[in-house]
Amino acid sequence: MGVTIYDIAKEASVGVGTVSRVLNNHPSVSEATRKLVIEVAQRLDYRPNASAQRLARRKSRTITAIMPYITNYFFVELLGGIQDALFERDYDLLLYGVNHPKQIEVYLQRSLRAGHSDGMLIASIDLPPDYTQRYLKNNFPIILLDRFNENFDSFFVENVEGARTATEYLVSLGHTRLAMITGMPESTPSRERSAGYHAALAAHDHVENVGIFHPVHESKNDGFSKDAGCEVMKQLLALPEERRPTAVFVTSDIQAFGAMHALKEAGGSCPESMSIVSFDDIELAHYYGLTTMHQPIRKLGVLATDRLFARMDDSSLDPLHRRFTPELIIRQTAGPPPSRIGTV
Amino acid sequence: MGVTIYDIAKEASVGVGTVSRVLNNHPSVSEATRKLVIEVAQRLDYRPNASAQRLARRKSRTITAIMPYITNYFFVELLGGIQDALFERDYDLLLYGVNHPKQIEVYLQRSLRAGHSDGMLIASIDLPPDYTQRYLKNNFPIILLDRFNENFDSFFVENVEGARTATEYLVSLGHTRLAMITGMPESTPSRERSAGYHAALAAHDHVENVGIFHPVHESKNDGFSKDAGCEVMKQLLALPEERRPTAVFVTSDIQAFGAMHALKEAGGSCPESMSIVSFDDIELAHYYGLTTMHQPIRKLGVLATDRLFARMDDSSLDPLHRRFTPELIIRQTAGPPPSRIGTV
DNA sequence: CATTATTTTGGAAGTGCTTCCAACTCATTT
DNA sequence: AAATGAGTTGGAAGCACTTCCAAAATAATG
Repeated sequence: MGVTIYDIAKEASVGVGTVSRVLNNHPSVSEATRKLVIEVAQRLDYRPNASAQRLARRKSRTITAIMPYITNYFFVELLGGIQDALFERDYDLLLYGVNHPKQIEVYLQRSLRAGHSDGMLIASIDLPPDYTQRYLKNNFPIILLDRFNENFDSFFVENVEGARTATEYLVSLGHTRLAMITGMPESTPSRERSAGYHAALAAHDHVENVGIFHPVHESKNDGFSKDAGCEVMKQLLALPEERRPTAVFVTSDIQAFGAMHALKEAGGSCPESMSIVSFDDIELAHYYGLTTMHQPIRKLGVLATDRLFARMDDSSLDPLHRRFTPELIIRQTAGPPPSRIGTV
Repeated sequence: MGVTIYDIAKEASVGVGTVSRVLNNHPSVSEATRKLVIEVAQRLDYRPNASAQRLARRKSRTITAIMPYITNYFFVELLGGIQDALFERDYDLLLYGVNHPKQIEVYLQRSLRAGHSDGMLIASIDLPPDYTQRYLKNNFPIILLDRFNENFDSFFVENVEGARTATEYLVSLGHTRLAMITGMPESTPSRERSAGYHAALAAHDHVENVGIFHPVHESKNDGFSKDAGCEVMKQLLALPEERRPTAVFVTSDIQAFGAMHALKEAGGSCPESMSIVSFDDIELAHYYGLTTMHQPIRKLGVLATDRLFARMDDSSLDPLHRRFTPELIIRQTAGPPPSRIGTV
């Protein structure tokens, strides 16, 4: 088929070992033979066979990333960070983008083939327990992003802390009747962020918690969608005015957009009739003037990839758990509560 | 190191050929031995070595996609389409995301290694001529997306036609003084879309072309950015009112956002003081109520990938050039021209 | 039961590289 | 001139699979 190192060896009248050494910049080759071999390789338009190299080297120079298509922004930002870190190291990226939850299992299965890739980044996915065991047993280098697992290196944003900050901010603006909008309550972001919400409220007796509201209908993407946010806001707006919260903490930007839409449709406005703070700081948030918690996603991608390489070098490293604190970005969707008759 | 088929063969007291046949579902194995081998393989926790399979099969079951991070939307949508098409075929995706133009050369070089992948999708990149030659010579299966090249299968959106449609629409609304905003004039989208703009104007003598405006400052992403759009709109707004166009066709949505921003800052509004139609229909366009040309990106990804498989099956296929016609999505940024005194 | 056809099987020969080891070359030292 | 050592070199032995071919086992036929 193609040109092999044997063809080069024959043509240049040297051994295959020498050819291989030249091609891999091994020092112990004389300058004369090096030149010769390179010349012949170019003349024959030699292209190394990647599969054979991988097999012989027992390395693939490839890493796998598996991540769901959450929001475009999150996905691209993370991928960009990973790719930056890979490019300089001359590694390739095998991407498993998850469109549907059932794909996860298939992808994890595939990743288990030996020689497939040298390491793996798993983002925004709760690792099934049986795979936890298998990866541990094989001592396969994996890094978790946006999730915590005590057995593996985990790079994640402090959801609890961030949610607390967001809620505290609303309280600091003077709101005394709050609610929260989440996605499906079992999902990891919903759980962790509502914990932060509760923690913040626990510190302020005078603030009333109207409740944590979530979509009742089955909804794609664990309820993190514009439609779901819209639906839940309607639940809130259906409350009698005196019970209705003056501010809500929304679990994700995308839901916040839906919530704002519902609010506007009902004749309300933001922040005049209701303040909103959400979480993620996706690209759109800027355009919408959404006050939200910013996550350093790209940085997370870069650092996690750096760590993966460290682990591939030395698999005996203890699991590292690195938390990133999200940052409150103040824009226009949160303000003081509407002044009511009888208040101040 | 790991468990190999030799280990299985020994343990099950069969030959390696038999083990291989079982693992590959080859029909000529008795039911009894099949069961036995499968049982042993599971017991030993056998995991096939992908590199060895690739080498022996001379196939990698992997395809490469190389594409720039244009807009998040375009990137993710295309990738999603490709991945859908790959998943069902059990193929893996090697992703080369281009953050910087200099990476293109490196990636193309890497892709040339034999056994690296079985085929390649190249999106939104003008293939350098020397690589055209090399790919042709190797008869390596490649498909171009969002670009035309007569030597290769090309799947692209009809830029000229789309731009003409957009311009025609502005004319049909009654505008008689138009301008166009492009990115860097040498870029492919700028060139093709301005050709469509010209074509439309050529058919309407009564419509005046104020000109084609582009960013003067060096700008990232070939001038397809919010800032560039903003800058160019300012050029237009600096024109005396009687020379200023009442409508502009903008080459991309992202620039249109910038243009709208500039317009608003100058005290104008859209479409009252100026109508805007752009091109792409990215996610944001919907939120902004932007009238724009929609491109079926996901579909383009799926069909191009399907074609790639057809070509990997039969490399003698003639180049196929498939054009997709973008569709005008009418929203709120284009309306009739402001009625002026003395008009009508 | 012998003969033929069919199914199943073992294992050698690839696949194209890396790497190790022994051998060889040639300059330097004694 | 012999001995030592550093620098080069060739090629066998992996790496872990697939696939082909001939042989063996089994089934079908007269």
